[in-house]
Amino acid sequence: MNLQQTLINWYLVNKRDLPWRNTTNPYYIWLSEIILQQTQVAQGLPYYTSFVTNFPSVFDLAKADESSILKLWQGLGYYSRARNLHASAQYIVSELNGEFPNTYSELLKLKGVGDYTASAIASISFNEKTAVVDGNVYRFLSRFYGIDTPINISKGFKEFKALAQDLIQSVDPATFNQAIMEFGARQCKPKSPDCTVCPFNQSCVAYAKGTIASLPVKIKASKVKKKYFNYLVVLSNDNKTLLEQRQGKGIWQNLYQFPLVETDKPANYDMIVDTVKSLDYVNEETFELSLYNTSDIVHKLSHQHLNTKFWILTLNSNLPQGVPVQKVESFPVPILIGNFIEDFNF
DNA sequence: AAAACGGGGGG
DNA sequence: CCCCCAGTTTT
Repeated sequence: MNLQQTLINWYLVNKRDLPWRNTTNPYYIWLSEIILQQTQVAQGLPYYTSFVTNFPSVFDLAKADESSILKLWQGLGYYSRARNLHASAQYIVSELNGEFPNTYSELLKLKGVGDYTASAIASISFNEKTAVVDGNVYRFLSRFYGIDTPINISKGFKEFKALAQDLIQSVDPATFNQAIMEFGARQCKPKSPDCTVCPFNQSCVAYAKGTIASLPVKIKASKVKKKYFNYLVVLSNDNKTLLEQRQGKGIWQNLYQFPLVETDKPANYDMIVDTVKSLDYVNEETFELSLYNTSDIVHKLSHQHLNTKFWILTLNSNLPQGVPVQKVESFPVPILIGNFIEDFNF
Protein backbone atom coordinates (compact mmCIF):
# COMPACT_ATOMS: atom_id res chain seq x y z
CA MET A 1 0.00 0.00 0.00
CA ASN A 2 1.31 3.46 -0.81
CA LEU A 3 2.04 6.24 1.66
CA GLN A 4 -1.09 8.23 0.86
CA GLN A 5 -3.47 5.31 1.28
CA THR A 6 -1.78 4.25 4.51
CA LEU A 7 -2.26 7.76 5.93
CA ILE A 8 -5.89 7.87 4.81
CA ASN A 9 -6.69 4.45 6.27
CA TRP A 10 -5.06 5.44 9.54
CA TYR A 11 -7.07 8.66 9.53
CA LEU A 12 -10.42 7.00 8.91
CA VAL A 13 -9.87 4.85 11.98
CA ASN A 14 -8.19 7.36 14.30
CA LYS A 15 -9.57 10.80 13.50
CA ARG A 16 -10.99 12.89 16.30
CA ASP A 17 -14.59 14.02 16.08
CA LEU A 18 -14.18 17.79 15.88
CA PRO A 19 -16.96 20.26 15.06
CA TRP A 20 -15.30 21.66 11.93
CA ARG A 21 -15.05 18.13 10.56
CA ASN A 22 -18.84 17.96 10.23
CA THR A 23 -19.03 20.72 7.63
CA THR A 24 -17.39 21.88 4.43
CA ASN A 25 -18.91 25.37 4.63
CA PRO A 26 -15.92 27.59 3.82
CA TYR A 27 -16.90 30.20 6.41
CA TYR A 28 -16.70 27.64 9.22
CA ILE A 29 -13.56 26.02 7.82
CA TRP A 30 -11.98 29.47 7.61
CA LEU A 31 -12.90 30.29 11.22
CA SER A 32 -11.45 27.01 12.44
CA GLU A 33 -8.25 27.39 10.43
CA ILE A 34 -7.56 30.93 11.62
CA ILE A 35 -8.26 29.96 15.24
CA LEU A 36 -5.98 26.94 14.96
CA GLN A 37 -2.97 28.81 13.55
CA GLN A 38 -0.12 28.25 16.03
CA THR A 39 -2.74 26.99 18.46
CA GLN A 40 -3.48 23.52 19.74
CA VAL A 41 -6.88 21.99 19.14
CA ALA A 42 -7.71 21.79 22.85
CA GLN A 43 -7.05 25.49 23.28
CA GLY A 44 -8.90 26.59 20.14
CA LEU A 45 -12.01 24.44 20.51
CA PRO A 46 -14.00 26.66 22.92
CA TYR A 47 -13.17 29.73 20.84
CA TYR A 48 -14.47 28.04 17.69
CA THR A 49 -17.75 27.23 19.43
CA SER A 50 -18.03 30.78 20.70
CA PHE A 51 -17.40 32.34 17.27
CA VAL A 52 -19.86 30.05 15.49
CA THR A 53 -22.50 30.87 18.09
CA ASN A 54 -21.92 34.61 18.14
CA PHE A 55 -21.28 35.00 14.39
CA PRO A 56 -23.24 32.30 12.54
CA SER A 57 -22.49 33.85 9.16
CA VAL A 58 -19.85 36.02 7.53
CA PHE A 59 -22.41 38.83 7.54
CA ASP A 60 -22.70 38.70 11.34
CA LEU A 61 -18.94 38.82 11.68
CA ALA A 62 -18.61 41.69 9.21
CA LYS A 63 -21.06 43.93 11.01
CA ALA A 64 -19.67 43.30 14.52
CA ASP A 65 -17.53 45.85 16.38
CA GLU A 66 -13.81 45.11 16.39
CA SER A 67 -13.76 45.38 20.18
CA SER A 68 -16.44 42.72 20.57
CA ILE A 69 -14.46 40.40 18.31
CA LEU A 70 -11.27 41.07 20.28
CA LYS A 71 -13.19 40.42 23.50
CA LEU A 72 -14.23 36.96 22.26
CA TRP A 73 -10.64 36.38 21.11
CA GLN A 74 -9.23 37.40 24.51
CA GLY A 75 -6.69 34.89 25.76
CA LEU A 76 -6.03 33.20 22.43
CA GLY A 77 -3.09 35.40 21.46
CA TYR A 78 -1.80 36.62 18.09
CA TYR A 79 -4.55 39.22 18.09
CA SER A 80 -3.84 40.27 14.51
CA ARG A 81 -5.75 37.10 13.61
CA ALA A 82 -8.91 38.59 15.08
CA ARG A 83 -8.42 41.96 13.42
CA ASN A 84 -7.70 40.29 10.07
CA LEU A 85 -10.74 38.04 10.48
CA HIS A 86 -12.92 41.13 10.82
CA ALA A 87 -11.30 42.94 7.87
CA SER A 88 -11.65 39.87 5.65
CA ALA A 89 -15.30 39.39 6.59
CA GLN A 90 -16.00 42.99 5.61
CA TYR A 91 -14.10 42.48 2.35
CA ILE A 92 -16.14 39.35 1.53
CA VAL A 93 -19.43 41.08 2.27
CA SER A 94 -18.76 44.40 0.57
CA GLU A 95 -16.50 43.38 -2.34
CA LEU A 96 -17.60 39.80 -3.02
CA ASN A 97 -21.29 40.19 -2.27
CA GLY A 98 -20.94 37.78 0.64
CA GLU A 99 -19.76 34.91 -1.57
CA PHE A 100 -16.76 33.14 -0.09
CA PRO A 101 -13.66 32.93 -2.33
CA ASN A 102 -13.48 29.40 -3.71
CA THR A 103 -9.95 28.94 -5.08
CA TYR A 104 -6.49 28.86 -3.53
CA SER A 105 -5.51 32.05 -5.38
CA GLU A 106 -8.60 33.99 -4.34
CA LEU A 107 -8.38 32.75 -0.75
CA LEU A 108 -4.78 33.94 -0.57
CA LYS A 109 -6.03 37.51 -1.02
CA LEU A 110 -7.77 37.44 2.38
CA LYS A 111 -5.87 39.13 5.19
CA GLY A 112 -4.49 36.55 7.58
CA VAL A 113 -4.66 33.77 4.98
CA GLY A 114 -1.29 32.51 3.79
CA ASP A 115 -0.22 29.40 1.93
CA TYR A 116 -1.27 26.97 4.62
CA THR A 117 -4.75 28.36 5.26
CA ALA A 118 -5.55 28.93 1.58
CA SER A 119 -4.57 25.33 0.89
CA ALA A 120 -6.62 24.02 3.80
CA ILE A 121 -9.82 25.83 2.82
CA ALA A 122 -9.38 25.18 -0.91
CA SER A 123 -8.94 21.46 -0.34
CA ILE A 124 -11.46 20.89 2.44
CA SER A 125 -14.26 23.08 1.11
CA PHE A 126 -13.65 22.98 -2.66
CA ASN A 127 -11.67 19.78 -3.32
CA GLU A 128 -8.78 21.65 -4.87
CA LYS A 129 -5.57 19.63 -5.00
CA THR A 130 -3.34 21.98 -3.09
CA ALA A 131 -1.21 20.50 -0.32
CA VAL A 132 -1.07 21.89 3.20
CA VAL A 133 2.33 22.29 4.83
CA ASP A 134 2.04 22.88 8.55
CA GLY A 135 4.09 21.80 11.55
CA ASN A 136 2.64 18.30 11.38
CA VAL A 137 3.41 17.87 7.70
CA TYR A 138 6.98 19.08 8.15
CA ARG A 139 7.48 16.62 10.99
CA PHE A 140 6.06 13.56 9.30
CA LEU A 141 7.69 14.12 5.90
CA SER A 142 11.08 15.07 7.36
CA ARG A 143 11.12 11.88 9.41
CA PHE A 144 9.65 9.53 6.82
CA TYR A 145 12.08 10.63 4.11
CA GLY A 146 14.93 11.56 6.47
CA ILE A 147 15.11 15.16 5.23
CA ASP A 148 17.24 17.50 7.32
CA THR A 149 16.68 20.74 5.42
CA PRO A 150 15.73 23.39 8.02
CA ILE A 151 11.99 24.00 7.85
CA ASN A 152 12.05 27.66 8.82
CA ILE A 153 13.90 28.93 5.77
CA SER A 154 12.30 29.39 2.35
CA LYS A 155 14.34 26.56 0.82
CA GLY A 156 12.84 24.17 3.35
CA PHE A 157 9.30 25.33 2.73
CA LYS A 158 9.67 24.94 -1.05
CA GLU A 159 11.10 21.46 -0.71
CA PHE A 160 8.34 20.17 1.58
CA LYS A 161 5.59 21.94 -0.33
CA ALA A 162 6.73 20.30 -3.58
CA LEU A 163 6.90 16.91 -1.90
CA ALA A 164 3.42 17.21 -0.40
CA GLN A 165 2.03 18.63 -3.63
CA ASP A 166 3.36 15.59 -5.46
CA LEU A 167 1.75 13.20 -2.97
CA ILE A 168 -1.69 14.78 -3.16
CA GLN A 169 -2.08 14.38 -6.93
CA SER A 170 -3.47 10.85 -6.86
CA VAL A 171 -5.88 11.12 -3.92
CA ASP A 172 -8.87 12.97 -2.52
CA PRO A 173 -7.29 16.24 -1.35
CA ALA A 174 -9.68 17.00 1.51
CA THR A 175 -9.11 13.63 3.13
CA PHE A 176 -5.40 13.48 2.43
CA ASN A 177 -4.63 16.92 3.85
CA GLN A 178 -6.54 16.23 7.02
CA ALA A 179 -5.07 12.75 7.29
CA ILE A 180 -1.44 13.86 7.08
CA MET A 181 -2.01 16.62 9.65
CA GLU A 182 -3.92 14.40 12.05
CA PHE A 183 -1.24 11.73 11.71
CA GLY A 184 1.46 14.26 12.55
CA ALA A 185 -0.52 15.57 15.50
CA ARG A 186 -1.46 12.22 17.04
CA GLN A 187 1.00 9.54 15.91
CA CYS A 188 4.12 11.29 14.61
CA LYS A 189 4.24 13.59 17.64
CA PRO A 190 7.07 16.04 18.41
CA LYS A 191 8.19 14.31 21.62
CA SER A 192 8.62 10.57 22.14
CA PRO A 193 6.22 9.19 19.53
CA ASP A 194 5.36 5.51 19.94
CA CYS A 195 6.94 4.24 16.74
CA THR A 196 6.31 0.60 17.68
CA VAL A 197 2.65 1.02 16.72
CA CYS A 198 3.31 3.22 13.66
CA PRO A 199 2.17 1.87 10.28
CA PHE A 200 5.40 3.27 8.78
CA ASN A 201 7.86 1.70 11.20
CA GLN A 202 9.20 -0.55 8.42
CA SER A 203 9.56 2.28 5.89
CA CYS A 204 10.44 5.39 7.92
CA VAL A 205 14.01 6.58 7.24
CA ALA A 206 14.41 8.43 10.54
CA TYR A 207 13.17 5.44 12.56
CA ALA A 208 15.67 3.18 10.83
CA LYS A 209 18.50 5.63 11.44
CA GLY A 210 17.46 6.58 14.97
CA THR A 211 17.07 10.26 14.09
CA ILE A 212 13.40 10.71 15.02
CA ALA A 213 14.22 13.01 17.92
CA SER A 214 16.34 15.38 15.84
CA LEU A 215 13.81 15.90 13.03
CA PRO A 216 12.53 18.20 11.73
CA VAL A 217 15.54 20.55 11.78
CA LYS A 218 14.80 24.12 12.75
CA ILE A 219 17.12 27.13 12.85
CA LYS A 220 16.88 28.32 16.41
CA ALA A 221 15.21 31.62 17.14
CA SER A 222 16.87 34.76 18.43
CA LYS A 223 17.11 35.37 22.15
CA VAL A 224 14.28 36.60 24.35
CA LYS A 225 14.37 40.25 25.37
CA LYS A 226 13.51 41.52 28.81
CA LYS A 227 11.17 44.47 29.22
CA TYR A 228 10.04 46.31 32.34
CA PHE A 229 6.36 47.27 32.48
CA ASN A 230 4.77 49.42 35.18
CA TYR A 231 1.00 49.69 35.10
CA LEU A 232 -0.75 52.52 36.94
CA VAL A 233 -4.01 51.25 38.36
CA VAL A 234 -5.79 54.52 39.08
CA LEU A 235 -8.57 54.60 41.67
CA SER A 236 -10.55 57.82 41.75
CA ASN A 237 -12.91 59.29 44.30
CA ASP A 238 -15.84 58.55 42.03
CA ASN A 239 -14.88 54.89 41.72
CA LYS A 240 -13.35 55.02 38.27
CA THR A 241 -10.09 53.87 36.75
CA LEU A 242 -8.17 54.59 33.56
CA LEU A 243 -7.89 52.26 30.58
CA GLU A 244 -6.07 53.10 27.35
CA GLN A 245 -6.28 51.37 24.01
CA ARG A 246 -2.89 50.27 22.69
CA GLN A 247 -2.07 51.96 19.42
CA GLY A 248 0.67 51.53 16.88
CA LYS A 249 2.41 48.40 15.71
CA GLY A 250 3.58 46.38 18.67
CA ILE A 251 1.96 43.60 20.64
CA TRP A 252 -1.66 43.71 21.73
CA GLN A 253 -2.65 46.27 19.11
CA ASN A 254 -6.13 47.71 19.86
CA LEU A 255 -6.42 45.89 23.17
CA TYR A 256 -6.85 47.83 26.41
CA GLN A 257 -4.55 48.24 29.39
CA PHE A 258 -3.91 50.51 32.35
CA PRO A 259 -1.64 53.52 31.71
CA LEU A 260 1.79 52.03 31.07
CA VAL A 261 5.17 53.34 32.16
CA GLU A 262 7.95 51.33 30.53
CA THR A 263 11.40 51.57 32.06
CA ASP A 264 14.73 50.22 30.87
CA LYS A 265 15.46 48.59 34.23
CA PRO A 266 13.35 47.44 37.19
CA ALA A 267 11.59 50.54 38.51
CA ASN A 268 11.52 51.70 42.10
CA TYR A 269 9.04 53.92 43.93
CA ASP A 270 10.93 57.15 43.24
CA MET A 271 11.03 56.58 39.51
CA ILE A 272 7.29 55.97 39.31
CA VAL A 273 6.34 58.77 41.68
CA ASP A 274 8.13 61.28 39.45
CA THR A 275 6.09 60.15 36.47
CA VAL A 276 2.89 60.20 38.49
CA LYS A 277 3.44 63.79 39.63
CA SER A 278 3.68 64.92 36.04
CA LEU A 279 0.30 63.48 35.06
CA ASP A 280 -2.32 66.14 34.37
CA TYR A 281 -5.04 64.30 36.30
CA VAL A 282 -2.92 63.99 39.45
CA ASN A 283 -2.89 66.61 42.18
CA GLU A 284 0.64 66.61 43.63
CA GLU A 285 -0.57 66.97 47.19
CA THR A 286 -3.22 64.32 47.55
CA PHE A 287 -2.39 61.07 45.78
CA GLU A 288 -1.19 57.82 47.23
CA LEU A 289 1.02 55.39 45.37
CA SER A 290 1.75 51.83 46.41
CA LEU A 291 3.21 48.76 44.79
CA TYR A 292 0.65 45.95 44.44
CA ASN A 293 2.85 42.95 43.67
CA THR A 294 6.01 42.63 45.76
CA SER A 295 7.83 40.53 43.20
CA ASP A 296 7.62 41.14 39.47
CA ILE A 297 5.02 39.27 37.48
CA VAL A 298 6.88 37.80 34.53
CA HIS A 299 4.66 37.44 31.50
CA LYS A 300 6.44 35.20 29.02
CA LEU A 301 5.88 35.68 25.31
CA SER A 302 7.68 33.96 22.48
CA HIS A 303 10.19 36.78 21.99
CA GLN A 304 10.11 38.81 25.19
CA HIS A 305 9.70 38.53 28.93
CA LEU A 306 7.60 41.30 30.42
CA ASN A 307 8.68 41.97 34.01
CA THR A 308 5.64 43.72 35.35
CA LYS A 309 4.75 45.80 38.38
CA PHE A 310 1.22 47.01 39.12
CA TRP A 311 1.12 50.31 41.02
CA ILE A 312 -2.06 51.38 42.78
CA LEU A 313 -2.56 55.11 42.39
CA THR A 314 -5.31 56.43 44.67
CA LEU A 315 -6.62 59.91 43.89
CA ASN A 316 -8.54 62.25 46.16
CA SER A 317 -10.36 63.61 43.12
CA ASN A 318 -12.81 62.59 40.46
CA LEU A 319 -11.94 61.23 37.04
CA PRO A 320 -14.44 62.42 34.42
CA GLN A 321 -12.60 60.64 31.60
CA GLY A 322 -12.31 57.40 33.60
CA VAL A 323 -14.00 54.02 33.26
CA PRO A 324 -16.37 52.94 36.07
CA VAL A 325 -14.62 50.04 37.75
CA GLN A 326 -17.65 47.78 37.25
CA LYS A 327 -17.17 48.08 33.47
CA VAL A 328 -13.50 47.16 33.39
CA GLU A 329 -14.25 43.51 32.69
CA SER A 330 -16.09 44.28 29.46
CA PHE A 331 -12.95 45.53 27.67
CA PRO A 332 -10.72 43.24 25.62
CA VAL A 333 -7.42 43.00 27.46
CA PRO A 334 -4.28 40.87 27.23
CA ILE A 335 -4.05 37.98 29.67
CA LEU A 336 -1.46 39.84 31.76
CA ILE A 337 -4.05 42.54 32.47
CA GLY A 338 -6.97 40.12 32.68
CA ASN A 339 -5.23 38.11 35.41
CA PHE A 340 -4.62 41.26 37.41
CA ILE A 341 -8.25 42.40 37.07
CA GLU A 342 -9.43 39.03 38.28
CA ASP A 343 -7.03 39.01 41.22
CA PHE A 344 -7.62 42.62 42.24
CA ASN A 345 -11.37 42.26 42.05
CA PHE A 346 -11.91 46.04 42.16
C1' DA B 1 15.87 36.16 5.01
C1' DA B 2 14.76 37.49 9.61
C1' DA B 3 11.91 39.41 13.09
C1' DA B 4 7.51 40.24 15.21
C1' DC B 5 3.43 38.50 16.90
C1' DG B 6 0.45 35.33 22.44
C1' DG B 7 -0.44 32.17 25.25
C1' DG B 8 -0.89 27.47 26.96
C1' DG B 9 0.76 22.84 27.64
C1' DG B 10 4.09 18.97 27.75
C1' DG B 11 8.31 16.72 29.07
C1' DC C 1 13.57 25.46 31.30
C1' DC C 2 12.90 24.59 26.43
C1' DC C 3 10.05 23.21 22.65
C1' DC C 4 5.81 22.99 20.10
C1' DC C 5 1.41 24.36 18.35
C1' DA C 6 -3.79 23.03 11.69
C1' DG C 7 1.29 30.36 10.36
C1' DT C 8 1.11 35.23 8.52
C1' DT C 9 2.79 39.75 7.98
C1' DT C 10 6.16 43.19 8.17
C1' DT C 11 10.77 44.73 7.88
